[in-house]
Order: sequence, then C-alpha cells, then structure tokens
Amino acid sequence: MTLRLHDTATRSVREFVPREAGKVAMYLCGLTVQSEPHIGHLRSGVNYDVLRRWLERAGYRVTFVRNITDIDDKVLEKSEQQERPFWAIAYGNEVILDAAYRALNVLPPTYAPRATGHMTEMHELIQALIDNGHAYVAEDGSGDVYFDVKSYADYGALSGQRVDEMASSADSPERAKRDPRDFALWKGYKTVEPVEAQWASPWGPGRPGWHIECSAMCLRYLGPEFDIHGGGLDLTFPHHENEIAQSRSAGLPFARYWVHNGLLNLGEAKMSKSLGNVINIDHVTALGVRMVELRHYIVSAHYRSRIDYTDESLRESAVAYRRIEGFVQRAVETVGAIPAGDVPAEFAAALDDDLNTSGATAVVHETVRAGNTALAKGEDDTVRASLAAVRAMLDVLGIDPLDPAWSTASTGGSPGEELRGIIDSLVALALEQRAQARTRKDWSAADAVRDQLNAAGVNVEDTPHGPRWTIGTRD
RNA sequence: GGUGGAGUGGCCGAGAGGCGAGGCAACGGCCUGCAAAGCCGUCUACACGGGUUCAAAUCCCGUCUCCACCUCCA
Repeated sequence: MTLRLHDTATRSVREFVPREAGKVAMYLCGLTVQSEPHIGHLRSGVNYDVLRRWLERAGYRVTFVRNITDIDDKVLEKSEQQERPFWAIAYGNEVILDAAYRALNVLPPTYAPRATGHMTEMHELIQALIDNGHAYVAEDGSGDVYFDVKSYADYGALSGQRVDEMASSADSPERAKRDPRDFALWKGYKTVEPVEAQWASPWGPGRPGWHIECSAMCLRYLGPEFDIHGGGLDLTFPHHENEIAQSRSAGLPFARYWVHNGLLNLGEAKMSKSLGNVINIDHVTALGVRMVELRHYIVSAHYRSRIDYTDESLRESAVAYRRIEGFVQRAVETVGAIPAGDVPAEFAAALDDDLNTSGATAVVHETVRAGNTALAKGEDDTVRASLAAVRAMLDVLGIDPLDPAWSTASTGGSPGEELRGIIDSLVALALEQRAQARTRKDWSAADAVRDQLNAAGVNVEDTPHGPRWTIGTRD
C-alpha cells in the first residue's frame, strides 16, 4: 500500500505520487518570528515532522524546507515597542523556536531559509509578474507593487472563495490598489518605519509583501514544481491562495499537494498570538508534563482534526505515554535495547491512510499489551519482537523513549549519567535493607524503606526478577 | 452574507454501510506479604428528527449547536 494524502486543492484524499521517483520535495510555512511559539505552532512542526519521517522510512530522499518569516508588520511593530532592531527581535524568537523544535524532537529541516535573505529572488519574481501583466507598480508614487488578482482566473480555487463574493477588506484599502483584493508584492518604504527595514529594489526602497517570500524560496530550493506544500489551516486563505496566484502567473507549476494541519484551540477559540490565549512550553513544563509527552499528545490526534486543548487532556495523554514507556523500559531490562525493526502492517496501513497517527497509536498499544504479556510469561523472543516493533513505530512518531534526543538536559527528565550512578548505589543500599527485612517477614520495616524512597521520588516495584525502581512522581 | 469543517461512551480520541479502534477514569478478578506494574473482564457510544437499505455512527433530506477562513494568523 502506498501513502494517500489529503489535498486541500481537490478536497480529497489521493494517492501520493512524487514528481520524481524516490524523491520528495516539501515546503512548510514556518513561523513569523514576532514572538515565541505556542503549542499550536509546535503542533504544526510535529505533524510535518511525522510526515517527513514516514516518507523517509518509505525510502524517499526528502528535501524539506521550512521557512522563517523575519520581516513583516508585526515584527516591525515589536521592534518599535521594544526599541530594538527588527532583526534582533526576529532572530531572538527564531532561537527560541529552534530550541522548542529540538526539545520536541522535530528533526531539523534540510534548510530553513529566511525571507530577508532572498531579496534578489523576490525581485526577479516580482519583475516577471510585472513584465507579463500580472502585477503593477502603484501610480501614487508609494513604491508599492501589487498583484492583480483579476488577472489570474483561478484565484480562489484553493480556498473555495469566489472573488466577487469575498467580503471587502476591513482595513482601509490602499488608494493605490486597482482592486481592494489585490495584495502587495512589494511595500514601498514609509518614513515612519524603522530605517533598517528597507531594501533597494527596481521600484525604490521598501520591503517584501508577506506572500512573495514563500514563492521565491520554493523556487530557489525546490524548483518550479515540487511535491508537498504544508501549513496551518488558517494559511489556506489568503497566504497559500496568493502563493499559487503568484507562482502560477509567473509560469511555475508550483506545489502538487496542499496539506493543511488542523488548529489547536484553547477554550472556544483557536490559540493565537493576536487573541492572547496562548499555551507555551513553559506552561506545559509547569504542569509536570515532559516534552516527549507533549509530542505524544499532539501525535495521538489526527493532524487534520482540531485539538481542543485542556490541561487535563494533556495530563491524561501523558499517562498513556508512560504505559508505553514503561513497557520499553521493562523490556530493555529483560532483553536489552533491541534496535527498531519493521513496523507492523496495520501501523503502516494507518499512516498510509492520510497519516492516521491516532489509528497508528492504537497499534502501538496493542503491541505493548502483547509485549507485556510476553514479559509476564518470560517469553523473551516475543518480548524482543514486540520491543523492536514498538521502537520502530515510536521512531516514526518521534517518541521513542530510548531516542537520545530525549536525554539531553534541556528536555528535562532523567538526571545526568553521573548523578544516576550515585543514586543507583544509594537506592541499591536501601533496597538491600528492604530485602533483608522482607526475608525475615518484617513487613513494616520493608514498607518503611519503600515509603521513604517514594517520598524522595523513587518508586519501587517488585518483579519476578527482583525489585526495580524508577524516578517518578511522589505519591 | 460566502467558503470549508466538526458534534462518537464518564473523559480523550480513531473509524465512515455489516465483523465492539485505542487510551484514560471507574468497577470486578488474577498476580503480590501488602503495594505498584502487568494481564483478564465489565461499562456495547456515535447531536436531533425523518428517509434509503436485509443492515446506518457511516448514505440521503431537514434541524440544532460549535469551529475555522473571507487580506495579522501554524
């Protein structure tokens, strides 16, 4: 079976056929780095990371480009408020974003280009649009360049909008526009804006419009036509609609599949920087939820469905993950760290079906149960097979507890190796005393040791092979 | 007003004409000195009203509620 993906352009799930056999070129609209990311942004990053991992596992060589929008109205606004250059704001947030992606085990893209690094490419594209009659320089001397929406017959096809029925824009339509629906490709410099936020262009100094950067960077790094273009559902219109209009009008075939992830709501509305209803990584950490558990939460819902975030559902999801993690740990203690093997056919079928990570998670749990049963019966071969399968599945989802990505200090969780060794000897000492108490059936003494360890955050469990302990919650 | 989508058990969350997804919680059992973990079992749900069909959570018609987008948005 091969991968089937939902394509917004056709509003249907269709078989994924790459442009070039064995290779996939995909572009994801990253963030406007006006502030630090919230978990809705990170959901998007995780969703496409799973897609990328699945494609790579299927043997494709994936070129994955995820851009950074480092210049736009909001960034300039922040720049003025904070009295710092726009580029300092943008870069500062980019650093935080990168750290968040790393903490969530999102693999680095093949390349992460910034809008401001592609002025030449944008100028070329804009000039081509002016030359072929799809764009015009404003006649008011503002230096603005607009895309002529009516010159592109298919405008609105992606989002299902009909140009004539679109609500007229609320913000005052620039006088220079021929039509209020036309959008800016280039914004002439205005003296009220920060002086550093301008670049020379054939139409005078200024800065790029929001949409042209993506068309330019897609062309630069992925070519005239590429396979997958992704982004949040809220980018469908106008951003992606405009990208298509620009690129196609410039004679580029552009993206073959349009993938959009569902949004993450908080309360009754989508999480949004503008609305201020935002949950970030710090909030999650404060709940006592680790990054691997946050990723499990994201991945356990289908990428196109809406997630109504609550602290409670995140905590529940974390408990579910600990069950999986518990199996992996106990299995490793019994049979060693068996490397990832093949993924079960059911799991593959689920992911091939428009990346049904939720259905795939069910297969993980079923395999974990089989593994636990084998563990209890001492059937080591089955344990090995289960562990290899579970690790393979978790690797695709990016939540293998044995992945070194989770053991770095920044992600929280287990203490460093040295500390672990010290704790190990101390706990071993305590457990030895408990074992002696148990031998003479002095249950209250034995339980006192266990209770004291628990109070210190060390949970003790007895198994057929002796006691095992983990650092966890204090009951 | 236009466009797209959603409503599933106590909770989260897949599925999309017939064989109970899965998880969490709860309860009962097995195991255990007691726990914990694990395993087995119980809880048989699809917003509402009609219709089609041998069979509907799934298809059709209508109704209600909610969300997103309609030039800041992941």
